[in-house]
Amino acid sequence: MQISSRFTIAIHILACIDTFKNDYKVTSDFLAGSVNVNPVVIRRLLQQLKAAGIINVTRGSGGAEIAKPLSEITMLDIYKAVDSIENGELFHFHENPNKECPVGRNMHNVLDSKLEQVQRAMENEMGSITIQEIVEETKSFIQKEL
Amino acid sequence: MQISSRFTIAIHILACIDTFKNDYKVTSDFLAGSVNVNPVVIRRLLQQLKAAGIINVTRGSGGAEIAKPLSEITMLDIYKAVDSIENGELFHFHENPNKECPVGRNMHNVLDSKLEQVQRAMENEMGSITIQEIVEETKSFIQKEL
DNA sequence: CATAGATGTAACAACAAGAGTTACAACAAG
DNA sequence: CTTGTTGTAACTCTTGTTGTTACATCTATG
Repeated sequence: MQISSRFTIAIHILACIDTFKNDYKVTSDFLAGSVNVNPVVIRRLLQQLKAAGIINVTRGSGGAEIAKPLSEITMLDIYKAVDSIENGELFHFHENPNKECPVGRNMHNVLDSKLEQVQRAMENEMGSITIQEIVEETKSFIQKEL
Repeated sequence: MQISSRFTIAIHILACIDTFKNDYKVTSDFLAGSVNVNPVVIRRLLQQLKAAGIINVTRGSGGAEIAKPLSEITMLDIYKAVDSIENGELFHFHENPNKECPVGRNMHNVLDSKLEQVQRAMENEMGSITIQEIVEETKSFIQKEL
């Protein structure tokens, strides 16, 4: 199955917060408008991003802001913040291979390290892409429209 | 969400077919015994692996065999064969960002290439791991047990 | 200090994919 | 023709995602 859209929505959210920070109060309703989903979906994500120390959300008066330099936030940080996959394991292992079978009882031993290696390759790549890049590219695309 | 267990089961299946090819007729029931799932789950996977040219399955009399050298089968081949993710896209993009919003209407432009880059990193890593390695390592683990 | 406009969160419904199971037709080989 | 398989349809069960309503809580401000 695919990685939850929470991940791409979260990136979208951050791009919006930064882009509109000077011109609008960036509320969950505002963000919901840009992403085109229910505000509650946004609020849930804001909570996860906040818990990860990526943003601050002001209760009561409203609005979200980014908590640290964009260059210090990577796609990996967001990916982890929003629980894109269950308990950090990208691959779903079939639970109970037969312990009576020599192959069955050794599958985990053999595969765990390989799967981890693959997952790490993906996460490393994510770690190399910052939100700053994404925001800058977004701005350049917006420029081109004019 | 996680990548379907079809993937790890398929690897398990190949390891079994190779390991037991001289001593047993490797039927879907036999495999189901080692993996510990319903034989139909196995047969469905065998069909997908067969369609990808990785194995041959003999109808009627029964049994599966691997169709090409183990060193020419990578984790990536299996991953693709069993449709581990929907239509080849690892990331689920939220469908309808607001076209009225400059950020919303450019999100795809910006993210598509980044997400592809991440996915490719993962797939490249998968492509570098062969079933031969996996089978050899399995055998070495079985040796160690004695 | 009451209120307007937010957030925080619970609860639940709708939906989709994964995975398990039963059942049975098609087939191959003795 | 019988036996043991494969191939596949049809269904259920379960789980995670996503959408939605509802409401308590909070904060700035008039």
